[in-house]
Amino acid sequence: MSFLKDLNPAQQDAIRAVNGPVMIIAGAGSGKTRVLTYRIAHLLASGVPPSSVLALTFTNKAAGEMKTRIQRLVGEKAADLWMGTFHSVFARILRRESQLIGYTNSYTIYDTDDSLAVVKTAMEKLKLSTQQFNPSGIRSRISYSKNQMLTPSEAEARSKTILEEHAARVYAEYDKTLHRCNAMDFDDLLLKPIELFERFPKTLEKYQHRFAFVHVDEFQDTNRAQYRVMRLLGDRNRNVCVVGDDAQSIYSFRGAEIRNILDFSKDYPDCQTFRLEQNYRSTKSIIGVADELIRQNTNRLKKHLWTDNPVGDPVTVVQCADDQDEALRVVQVVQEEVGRRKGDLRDIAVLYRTNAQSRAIEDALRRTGIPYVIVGGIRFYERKEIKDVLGYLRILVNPLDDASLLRVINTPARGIGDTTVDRLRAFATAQALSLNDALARVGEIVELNDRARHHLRQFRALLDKYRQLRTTLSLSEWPRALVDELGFLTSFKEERTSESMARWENVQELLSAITEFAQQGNAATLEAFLEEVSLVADIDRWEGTANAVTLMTLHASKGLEFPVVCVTGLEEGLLPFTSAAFDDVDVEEERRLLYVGMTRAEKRLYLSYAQMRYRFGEASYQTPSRFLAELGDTNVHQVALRIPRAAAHVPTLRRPSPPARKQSARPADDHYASDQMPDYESESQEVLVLKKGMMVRHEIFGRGKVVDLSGTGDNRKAVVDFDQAGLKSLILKFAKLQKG
DNA sequence: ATGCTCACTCCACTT
DNA sequence: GAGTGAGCAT
Repeated sequence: MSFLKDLNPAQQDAIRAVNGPVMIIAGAGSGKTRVLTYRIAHLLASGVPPSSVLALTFTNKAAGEMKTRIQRLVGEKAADLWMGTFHSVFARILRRESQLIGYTNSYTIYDTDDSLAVVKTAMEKLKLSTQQFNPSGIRSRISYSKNQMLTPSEAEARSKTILEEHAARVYAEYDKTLHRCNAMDFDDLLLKPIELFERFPKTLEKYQHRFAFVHVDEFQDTNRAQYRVMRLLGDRNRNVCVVGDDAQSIYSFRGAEIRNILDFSKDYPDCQTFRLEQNYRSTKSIIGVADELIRQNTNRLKKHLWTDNPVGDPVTVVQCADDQDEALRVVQVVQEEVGRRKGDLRDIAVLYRTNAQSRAIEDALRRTGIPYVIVGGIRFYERKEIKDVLGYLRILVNPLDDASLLRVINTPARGIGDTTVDRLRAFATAQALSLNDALARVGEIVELNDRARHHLRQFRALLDKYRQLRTTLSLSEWPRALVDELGFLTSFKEERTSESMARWENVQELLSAITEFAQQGNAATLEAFLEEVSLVADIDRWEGTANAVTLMTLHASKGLEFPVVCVTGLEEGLLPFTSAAFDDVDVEEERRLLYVGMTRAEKRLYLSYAQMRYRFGEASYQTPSRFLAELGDTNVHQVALRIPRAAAHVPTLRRPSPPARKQSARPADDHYASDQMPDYESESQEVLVLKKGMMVRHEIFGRGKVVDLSGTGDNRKAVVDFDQAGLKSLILKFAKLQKG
């Protein structure tokens, strides 16, 4: 076949093995996507109908790109391939089959926020204090149980602590509520297909027959439920092909288990295994240093990544005084790349462990006028104004969706307050009605006063009106009419703040997105639109075409590549992240995460760490990451601190008492530069009792008057009106104020 | 019923 | 340092 010539022998072998179970262990940059696309193209070229090929990818974007590439190889018929994330493919299947397991095909998909609201209601019902038990902690425990495919009673039986026991009880209540609301959470999109297939063998057979060839990309990041549903689908034809790299497994917090890789060869003993070890992406330096790092992991499959690419520039490790200094160094790298090396802004990615770290970098880029795009953070469809509009669309489509009804019942404010809502809910519960049905019987709720009853009737009339209008207006007209009637746009416009204008634009963008979606033809229903928006990740919306620097988390960078990569914040507590720092298993995952980030780089790789950074709005002194010591010396270039700025930056600060975690207990860490930290005075701390109106003296700002005091302990702050410097907010722990 | 201030908590990563 | 829930004034 003609396209085989583009591939190396190992890749060709992986493509030719069409029948039977196949596992491809593909190192970073080894042409994994290429193999998968060519393999599917090969299948189609040899006469397999596209509709019998299923490919489950990690992001919708990856699916879209792969489809485009296959189209280029074999033409239009590739459009009929089933490709997408586990979640979106199974949401689509459920859209057709959900009646069998007690949901209508208009079921709603609840995101994390929605499900948190359900958890809180369930806790209220069970009389569990949300003060005592953190609802989002309970929520993640429920999600964990679901990922382990445990029912509420199984979870309860296994619970070891009071907290787990309560979580299991909430789980039971939570599941009942979701079912009553005709709603599924993200985990259900994997669990319900399993239930469907196990309870209805005929349906399972139908899909097994249909999907003669099953592919799973990023297999190292699948969880047990995904593995189970993959096996259900694949067990008839056994043409299951999984592609993954254990060294890039970074989603265990979402239930992913590397165990799946091991189990695959156990469950399919006849499986053929292929290894792709030649890297085509990066320089020898980058591969060498990344390999040094990942070799520190004990829990890994044997694999040797190598490359024919040139050695290239050494990996640069940059020491920074603080997060702002680090941001400036990033700016400097960007300027060098664009100036001296004639690079493009779109060639550069800045990666970090937590979204909060983007702030300092964004500020520095904005100040220097460098365009950037940021992936992640608050997603478009999670913005309040968007969720409000979507809330209306959802309750209109799925009348059982109590959570959406509660979201919009008084948005915009229409005189239906908490008390009224509570009475409505109590009535609905007593009569075993959905809130939507309870609304039709407000006359029977005796506790309501006339005004509240009137407002509820008006709200119901509004819903009725739009349910009616839906039959006459088109998919793009109808939401527009609704948004107009609600007055969202005019109210945002009248506010005239930059924030409200942004909201106005967002709502407009949502309406445009619906219009665009509507043009896809008759499969474009509102249900399908709502499903799509529930399942798009921010990375799916990122195009990579704008001429701008890209900022994103290390997690979001998986599967991408850039000529120049800066990984920032290589500090203990940040990378590895705090909770992971003392658990070996977790540290190995953090190490893989850094490995993923490093192997995104094609030409140049910068790693930076700061000695001090603001966390929680407070200065925090950082120790360099243990990973820096694991990189070896070959092909690593250390750039030391720019002393003058650092020294000017911090002299009035006193080194705070060491944090409770025992970072210094690990002497190996100290070998980087903690002795280069500026010297802080360690004079004894005399407590000056401040009162409003008191005159004080500050080393730099001079004389001033205390105008406000807030906070306690280390957080104690004072607002001081200085004679020269004006108003300043000071953290007393650091500001050495004297009586003035 | 609503809108404000204030104190408190949280800060991973994501479908 | 930001988002949220509680408590209070309008």
